[in-house]
Amino acid sequence: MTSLRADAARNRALLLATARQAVASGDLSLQLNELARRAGVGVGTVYRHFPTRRVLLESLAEPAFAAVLDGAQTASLHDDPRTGVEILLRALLLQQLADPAFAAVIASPSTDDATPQTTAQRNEFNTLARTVLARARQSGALRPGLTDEDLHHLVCGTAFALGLGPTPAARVDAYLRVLLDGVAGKAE
Amino acid sequence: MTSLRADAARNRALLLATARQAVASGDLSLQLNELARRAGVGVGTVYRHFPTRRVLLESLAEPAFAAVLDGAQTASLHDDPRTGVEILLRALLLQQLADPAFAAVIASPSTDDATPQTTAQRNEFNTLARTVLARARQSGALRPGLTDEDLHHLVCGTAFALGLGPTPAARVDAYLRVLLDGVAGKAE
DNA sequence: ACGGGAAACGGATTGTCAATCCGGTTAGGT
DNA sequence: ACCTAACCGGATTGACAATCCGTTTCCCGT
Repeated sequence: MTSLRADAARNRALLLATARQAVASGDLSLQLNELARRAGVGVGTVYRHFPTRRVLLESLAEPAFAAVLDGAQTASLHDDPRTGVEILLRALLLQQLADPAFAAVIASPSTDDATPQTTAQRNEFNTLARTVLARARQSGALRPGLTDEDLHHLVCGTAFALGLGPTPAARVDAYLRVLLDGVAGKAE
Repeated sequence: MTSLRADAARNRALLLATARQAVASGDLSLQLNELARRAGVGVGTVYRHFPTRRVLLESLAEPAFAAVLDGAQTASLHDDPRTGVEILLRALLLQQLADPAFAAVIASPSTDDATPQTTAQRNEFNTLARTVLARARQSGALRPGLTDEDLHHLVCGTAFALGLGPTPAARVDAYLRVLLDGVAGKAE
């Protein structure tokens, strides 16, 4: 483990903080020039730490991803399979609303220029999700014919749908209900 | 009604055809330079006909929008309200898959730089949809608490979800079923 | 048929942002 | 204090959007 030099670590943290603030204040564009300017740092520094826009996104998304992993863990430990699914999907939905970077990361397939961190998180998530969903299927709480990937896509789609409205947070529960009932299948 | 000059009409059609072909062959970027080059036309010509990327998108989407209007008409004439909803949502979903430009147009709110054509189509669509959905609500075929806008967003979300998979067309029915059951509410 | 003027054309140009590259600077071990 | 590897900054190149204006084309009236 080769650790970062002090100034490098400082700049990296500064850039992440600056980017997060920009995103939080509604600037979704993540222009790299602008980010460097705001952070009071050269463009080169931005590209050294985040060679790809994707790497920046994944770095930003890391905490949100961790939160989802927490949720998935909770979901996998819950007694009722159906409730497990609900916890899992709700966590995914909430974090996507809270963090656009996470939404972007989770909606796109893993690529080879992905951060090791993110790859690890993705793997762990997939494992947990597989468990939760398998249990739900076994207990008949999940419509047959829907793969794990289908579920994944459908949650991302629901997050997208929420984003189309003026106040996403206000409709989370309603849309989540639609999704849950939809994936549960007709027979109640 | 001031009609277009002959060469202008020709170029406009040529540009639309070229753009459609590019999109159909997988190039979703719609770079305006590139479009001009492919059509063998100056950049100025592109901007004269389509002052805004949005105008180009709407022009491309027009036929797909018309197809959806057809579907909505059919839906509004159908006896069973539930079937009406299904026809309406299926039409929306299929056209969004068939035409990314339409998907972009229908997912975004109407703006002031919109084409009159598109504005008209949007209005007509809203009217038809309102009818179909009102009937469905009245007959209890639609979960209460979901507005027309919610439905709109959810279809767009479902189209988005389909787009995440490798072969969207193959999963249309499955995802549509999830959506329909979800918006129908639990009581069958 | 032809001449004039409005309409449309083309591409040079400007501006913005992504992405690279390298001469200068700094950290941190010896 | 010194040395070197790591890091920094910003000039630079390249791609694309968008505008602007001198030139060409159409079309209508004669």
